[in-house]
Amino acid sequence: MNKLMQVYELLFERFGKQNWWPVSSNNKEFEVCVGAILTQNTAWTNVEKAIKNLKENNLLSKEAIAKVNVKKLANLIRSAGYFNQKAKKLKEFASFDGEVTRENLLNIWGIGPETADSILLYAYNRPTFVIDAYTKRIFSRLGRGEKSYEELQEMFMKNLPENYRLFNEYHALIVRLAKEHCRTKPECGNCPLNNVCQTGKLNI
DNA sequence: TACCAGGTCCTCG
DNA sequence: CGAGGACATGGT
Repeated sequence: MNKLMQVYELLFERFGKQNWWPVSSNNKEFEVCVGAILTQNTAWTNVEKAIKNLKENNLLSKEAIAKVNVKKLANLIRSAGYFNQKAKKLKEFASFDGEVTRENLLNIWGIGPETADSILLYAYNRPTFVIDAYTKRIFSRLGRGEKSYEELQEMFMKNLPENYRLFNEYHALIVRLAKEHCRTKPECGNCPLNNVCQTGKLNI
């Protein structure tokens, strides 16, 4: 088994299934996209309140967001932070009509690599590995130094089977590890990766 | 109180 | 390119 799969197994053994994306509705695709935009550099708990507001105002659909006044939208998503920017981002996304590809998503104002990959993976079940600040932090500690988004993504995708369920679960487990152990100030006691971190065993 | 949270855009060298 | 600043609320 390769090293990245070893890490996955260790995380899964400890934390189990994470059940991302944490939304449920008959409009899952669009709701996941909204969540992916709203959670940019923001705690998910703040995003949940914004999504609740949107739902209560019947604004959790592409058509409704494309139509609504941007100031009203901004006010409803206030809790998610950067609300003026994010209101504009939501409207830009809602007025996009093209084919859902990574390249097309990246051409939408407000959608960068992580949001594009999150949408592809979590809304459309495309096998794209999502890299975030947590992934960068954890794997720079496991290995040696920072890697770029593209470098890290390539490392995962060349060394893992192309399986959206695996990518989905792996990214969620990375977030879990970052919150509970591999924090800004690391708490290494009892970390599930203790035996492979800083021992040279992984050498990622 | 200060720092952090599932980033992206814009500007400047 | 890459670094640096702006964007903003809510929890600890």
